[in-house]
Amino acid sequence: MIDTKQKILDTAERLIGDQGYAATSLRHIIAEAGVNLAAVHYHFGSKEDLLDELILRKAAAVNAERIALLERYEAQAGGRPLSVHQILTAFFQPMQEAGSRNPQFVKLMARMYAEGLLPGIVAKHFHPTLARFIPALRAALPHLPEAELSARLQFMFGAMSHAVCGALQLPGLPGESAAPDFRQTMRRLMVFLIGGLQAPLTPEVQSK
Amino acid sequence: MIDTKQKILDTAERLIGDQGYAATSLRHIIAEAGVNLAAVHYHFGSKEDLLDELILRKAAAVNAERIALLERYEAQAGGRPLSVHQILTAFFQPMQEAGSRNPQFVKLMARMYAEGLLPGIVAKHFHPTLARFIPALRAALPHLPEAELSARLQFMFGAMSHAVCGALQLPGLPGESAAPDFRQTMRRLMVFLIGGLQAPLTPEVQSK
DNA sequence: GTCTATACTGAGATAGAC
DNA sequence: GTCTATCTCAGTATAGAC
Repeated sequence: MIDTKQKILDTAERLIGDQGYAATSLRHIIAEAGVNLAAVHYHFGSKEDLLDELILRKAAAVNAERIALLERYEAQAGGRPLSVHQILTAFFQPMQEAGSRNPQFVKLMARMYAEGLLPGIVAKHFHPTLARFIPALRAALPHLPEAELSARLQFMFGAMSHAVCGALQLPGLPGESAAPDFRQTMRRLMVFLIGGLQAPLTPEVQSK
Repeated sequence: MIDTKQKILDTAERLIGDQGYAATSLRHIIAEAGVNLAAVHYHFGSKEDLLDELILRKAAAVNAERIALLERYEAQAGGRPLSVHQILTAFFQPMQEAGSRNPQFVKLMARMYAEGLLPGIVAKHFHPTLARFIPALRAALPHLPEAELSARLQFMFGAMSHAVCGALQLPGLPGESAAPDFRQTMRRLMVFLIGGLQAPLTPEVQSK
């Protein structure tokens, strides 16, 4: 039955979202889905490939929206470089909306981040999207040498994935228990990133 | 022999640094170290506890240096709040020096990050240090509400761990192949973080 | 107190019957 | 397409030698 594949995907999404990838055994998934162990390998090949399809069916829509939004901004700008704010908005807003509509998506991504699987996933599913955004950022930050831009993008992705996905419990500070408002976090992240990406090439002490 | 414990630690550090924690089986470690499997559990209890001791013997010195440097700055300042630049220097410099002296340390941390094990390790070994740094940052950024400070620290740790540890290959940009100079990356990270931490509460478009 | 030998449980993967 | 049976390898636990 075609049902089998779908049942595996749905069950895997739920269980991995709840417990993580490593902690969720195929045997647990197939027991809940009511299918046979070998069916997983027949339909997906391996546990890793199952995860891959899981991510793919969630990420494809978000990435399409990102590109669409970026291109809308670019059309509006008519050849002039976009602002960093616009570029980040095009990148974050679709994810934010997907997260609001379907919390399972963010939950799954958070798990992937927590288990260090995001780098590989990013490489597989987000590379085309990134390839579209990087030139836009380069144009928005023309004074930055390539190596500097590259480094700042690395910092940005670090801050981003950590913000979206992993929450470190900090001593003496209100943790996630207080207000884990996703939209608010995204707003704060954008402010932080704009400050960091637009920072002058040498450190500057706050004056205001 | 007391050698046994040491041999396990040294071999584990090398192998885990090279291949990662999950990919390095205890059986592989004990084969290279020439000891018995059960000796690992006798000396450490479990694979996870072995990792814990590995991190501890590396991180303790770095954290002590961080605190010492921070307190030296504070003594110099004589009650006045430190600058963000000073605080970040106190935090990064010891790590940077440790990384230059002993690349294995950074390598191991990178592996921990890549496998999503850093959050737990941070909680165990870095919490006391963080508890010392956070009030300093609060004093340096008094205009930030607590929730905002908390969020920015999360972003900072994300950018930091990603910069130190994980390197994402970005399309159309010089990757790590070009110039993976650790010191340079740290310098760039500090500039980025100072910009982000000191960002005004509402986004501001670059003017210069 | 240290270490060895061995067994136990659960994981992902695979071959082959139906 | 699906399922049974089996394989290999992981981390862990224990009994007992020295």
